[in-house]
Amino acid sequence: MSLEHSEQEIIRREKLKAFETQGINAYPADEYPVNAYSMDILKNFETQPESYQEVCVAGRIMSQRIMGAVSFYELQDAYGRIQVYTKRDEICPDEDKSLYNLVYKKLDIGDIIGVKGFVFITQMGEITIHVKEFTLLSKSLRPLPIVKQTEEKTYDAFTDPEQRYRMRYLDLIVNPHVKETFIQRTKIINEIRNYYNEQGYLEVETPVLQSIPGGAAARPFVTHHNALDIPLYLRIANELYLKRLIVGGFDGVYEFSRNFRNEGMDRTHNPEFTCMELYVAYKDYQWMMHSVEVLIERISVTLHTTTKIQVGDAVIDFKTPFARVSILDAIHQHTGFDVSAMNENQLRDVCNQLKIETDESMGVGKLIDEIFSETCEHHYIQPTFIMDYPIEMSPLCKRHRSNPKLTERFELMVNGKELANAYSELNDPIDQRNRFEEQLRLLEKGDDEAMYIDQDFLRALEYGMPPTSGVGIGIDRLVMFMTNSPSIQDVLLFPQMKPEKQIAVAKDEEFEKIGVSKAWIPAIRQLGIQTITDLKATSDTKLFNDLNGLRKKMKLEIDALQLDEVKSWLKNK
RNA sequence: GUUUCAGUAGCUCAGCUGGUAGAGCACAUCCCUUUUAAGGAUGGGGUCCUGGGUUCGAAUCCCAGCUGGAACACCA
Repeated sequence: MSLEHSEQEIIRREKLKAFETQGINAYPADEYPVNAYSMDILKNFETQPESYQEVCVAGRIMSQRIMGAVSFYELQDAYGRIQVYTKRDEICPDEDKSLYNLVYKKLDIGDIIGVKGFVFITQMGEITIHVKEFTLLSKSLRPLPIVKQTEEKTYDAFTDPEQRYRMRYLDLIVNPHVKETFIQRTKIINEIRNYYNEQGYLEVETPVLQSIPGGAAARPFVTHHNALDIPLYLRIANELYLKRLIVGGFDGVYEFSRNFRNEGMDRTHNPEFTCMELYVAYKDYQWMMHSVEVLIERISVTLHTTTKIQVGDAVIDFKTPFARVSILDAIHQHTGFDVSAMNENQLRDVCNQLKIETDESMGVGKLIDEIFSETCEHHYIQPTFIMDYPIEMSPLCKRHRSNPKLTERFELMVNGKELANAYSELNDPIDQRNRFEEQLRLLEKGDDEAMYIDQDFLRALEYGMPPTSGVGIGIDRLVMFMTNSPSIQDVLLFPQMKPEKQIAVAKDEEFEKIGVSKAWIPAIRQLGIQTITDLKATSDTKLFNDLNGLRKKMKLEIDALQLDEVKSWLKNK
């Protein structure tokens, strides 16, 4: 009897033992000479059957239909599923039918096998591998969630989000669309890489561990470097490092940056996420807008062969050019207020009229941002560049060429969400120092998102950075749009989850080892004490009282415990 | 963090006006030589998330906790 295994698991372990006694290694080391894949066979068999007379395919058994001396299994390999047909008397030509009866028929859903044979079409019209020989490649000890489907319907889909995310391997096995999403994710990243490489930009790697978490406004994760005895931060952005490289003379650099932000989690936020950042010398944000829209359109066409894609209830058209609207125009358009010339008090008044909550720490920039996100953001379903943000909101962005209160910045909004953020980068070191100092003042005012000052970055700017435009594209969100995934967890292979609680249970022998008599073990478990550690953490008198109390209550036929006995259990480590 | 919903067999779920835990798939044994969400027969399988409370009696009602989802908040 086993506490930790279900009936089905026990049966599978017994099968494993039975295979061993029959001389079958359930986990062989040998290379298996796969020479064909399910999708390839299904696609090409009818036009070139001669190529599939000796195939060797490996995969996981996903369904079994055993009909006496004949059986049909479905094998799933990396590209799909294919049916295999096995006839007892072919794999067991002699009197001894045990290879079929005691091995092949005993295989389970989830086992990984290899088959050699030829491809044919059944009476039902299904392309199938006729098995001449099979090899067990890996025995599965846990039952797989069984998902069955016809063309139009799926039965008993494995849907519990917690289990899907915690056990992504299972999700990938039984939910084929999940695999497709992650294939598309990689295609998107490859497409971006191709696009930039074609233009001669250099993919680089910059520090993830930073001593000053700069380049964005967010709370960082802190860690500690023992040898240097300093705190280090997981990067919240890589922007300042890429700009240093532009100072260093690269013309264009980009990085797919895994960023870490110690903030809330929800449908669109994960503590670690991927942002692609690109910096190109001698360009401005107008150029960058064009570059971004061309890229996004290209990704859509590569993935879907069209610029129009379904995202939730909306159809989004990524056909260039995308709409462009300044943030102040957007606010004017959606609220009727012209906030372009307003000071802090006037903006607060507008917020009150619009029933937007404000607090003391908010400056002009933040107030405008607040008005925009409350009243405008959700209107931009189709891709739209929102441009020319107020200067207070953008401490790393160059002042607007025609209005010193604004910056040359744009955000790309899609489906009411920000997808990209770009600047004509601030390269005036004196202005940059002032802006950082302004951030410092905000910090003192209580704005905990204000940026830290990176002195080395300022020094780099003082050596001179060419006019540069930079962009950050949220890769996870882009993938969400492109794959119509409603949650960021659907586009991250292993989204962050609270760790599972391990319910440790000590074996009876472990209790006996420290001197607990067998009769008392069930009573101890009854008290909710399942490990030696738990037991040792309980005071001797409490244990003594509880156990004797239990003895009385449950009328246990054991001699009453002596306190000394309890003490002896807890004595040594 | 707040609100709200959910947690029952390996999976999907029913049971929730308190009274002996159920179905389908999966699993086991048997029948079946081209089947297909195969079929037929029989059978096994449960810490009803955990801990308290109310009650003669709790999967069911109440409280607390754990985990997850959704919305909001925070945050790009």
